[in-house]
Amino acid sequence: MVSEKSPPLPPGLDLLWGRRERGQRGPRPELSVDAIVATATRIADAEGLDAVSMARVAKELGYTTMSLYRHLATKDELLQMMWNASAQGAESLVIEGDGWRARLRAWVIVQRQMIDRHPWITQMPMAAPPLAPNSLTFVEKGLETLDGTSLSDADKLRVIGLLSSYALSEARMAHNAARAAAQARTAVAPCAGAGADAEAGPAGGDAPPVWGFEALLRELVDERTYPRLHRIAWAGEIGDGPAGFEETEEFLFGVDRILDGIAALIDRTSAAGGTLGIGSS
Amino acid sequence: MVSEKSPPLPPGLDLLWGRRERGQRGPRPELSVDAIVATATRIADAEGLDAVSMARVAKELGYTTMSLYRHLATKDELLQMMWNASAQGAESLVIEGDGWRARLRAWVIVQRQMIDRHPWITQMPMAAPPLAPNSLTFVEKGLETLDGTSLSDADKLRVIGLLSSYALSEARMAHNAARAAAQARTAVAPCAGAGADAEAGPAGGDAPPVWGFEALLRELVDERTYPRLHRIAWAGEIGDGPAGFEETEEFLFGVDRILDGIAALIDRTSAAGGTLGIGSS
DNA sequence: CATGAAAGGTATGCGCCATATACAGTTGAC
DNA sequence: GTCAACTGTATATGGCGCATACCTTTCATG
Repeated sequence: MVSEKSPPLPPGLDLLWGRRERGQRGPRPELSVDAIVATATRIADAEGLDAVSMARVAKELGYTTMSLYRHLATKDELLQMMWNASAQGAESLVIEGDGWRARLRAWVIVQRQMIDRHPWITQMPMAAPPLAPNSLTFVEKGLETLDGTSLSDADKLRVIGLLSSYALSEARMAHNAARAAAQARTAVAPCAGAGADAEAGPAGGDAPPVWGFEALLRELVDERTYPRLHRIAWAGEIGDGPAGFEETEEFLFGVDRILDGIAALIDRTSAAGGTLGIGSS
Repeated sequence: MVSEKSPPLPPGLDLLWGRRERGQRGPRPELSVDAIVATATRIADAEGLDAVSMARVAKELGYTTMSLYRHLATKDELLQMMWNASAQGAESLVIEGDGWRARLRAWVIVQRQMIDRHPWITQMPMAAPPLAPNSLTFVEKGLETLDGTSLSDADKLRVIGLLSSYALSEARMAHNAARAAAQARTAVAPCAGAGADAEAGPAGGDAPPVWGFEALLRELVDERTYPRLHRIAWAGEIGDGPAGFEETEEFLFGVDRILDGIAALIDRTSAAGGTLGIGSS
């Protein structure tokens, strides 16, 4: 009644939400957005996001570079579609647990696992909040874990956003460290096997010793200007960077701290009548 | 005594820490790393990090592109130097307050303000934890705010990292939104003032209505699949995206939640003897 | 004091990138 | 049947980071 037609959506969102109108004339398309996105995702999984170029994706598909532009307006649209596709299956996700805390904790752990399955997500430009269907489905699931709490809707959304950005930045740090370690390892032996040169060992004397976080701190930080960091560096309490096993403990540490904070907020709002909003100090 | 000479540092760190040895032969350098970094920073402040290219920086300085490579090994080194320079002045920072909570809160707010002064920081690749001198100075100041608490050194470091990554991701979201809004505004009127065309108003009928977050949610989210988001979208409780004034409130909301969580941790560790580490559920 | 190595700045070029444009073949609506 | 719309292709443009090969200036060393 009021208006059947909406103003044009921001670029990319129409595609993301299946609102891009495609004519029916012309040859049947051989390529499809889904195929392009799948190929790009495969490349990114194997070699990182930097390996995803329009030319590379097209070549893997057996088409020319420009053919992709019949289905995607820009590379950014491809990235948005990849990001959305990485969250596929969110709608069938079931999160159970006793109480909001267990559910919310499970939810953020699932989120972290989804990122870890596609580490290139942490390399995404991310020029906007993720308004993709699957991303919003995941947000909806997060809100669901807070059903029955005394939080206002706005606070629920803030809580979800807080945990999401934490999961993303922790995953980014972890995968950066993993990539740096892998790179340092292969820098000495680039790719043995295909070369004609049968020389096995590294060339000469000292191999670069693959600096760890703690070792670097000890090397760089002097006691006078960084007394606390110096003490930490030489105490040996922290492992050599968040790599592998202990990383999940670091992650859960932060999660539980944040959950504690949310619990405090819930206690406060349920003690009072409604939303208190910002309670400082 | 043991060994005066250390193995070579990872690329970039030697420069960052003033350990790059420069010979004395050859002409007096006209360029300097500081000048290059300053120019690059000026460009990034004005036009964003994407505008910073080696060619562009060199041109602004009145030199050729390749001249920069006499002072920096790669563009990544330039970015690392910019990042470090953006935290200059951290050593003279004094954070006062009654109790760890007030001090830590002030510290994270200062961090946020430093990021806001150079929004391009949020566009940085960040392939490694920031092991730059000024960054570590800032971390040291953060640790200082926790002096006297019962936290272990490792937990203090975790707390600082948690707040840092929160400040960074909130700033990233805010500046992404600001950039998107600015872009949508100038998309209609690219740059009035210098053009010969005195036509003031936009060309024809409907200008793109600059979608806000809430408006987009209302457009995209249907009640059946996103019941909670739908309710939130139509309740009008959330403003149209984190833009401007209310954004700092959003930021402080998260800060106070995290501080609540840290307070709970401190209460627990001071009640018990020492570090409890990971307390789950 | 001569000389040669080291260093600063320049000129040119390579390979890769995203993408604009022009074109040829295919299809459906009229 | 014809024309407009549509798909994939070929070619080209401007930008990027950076390797390489210069020439010139400077200083340590003979």
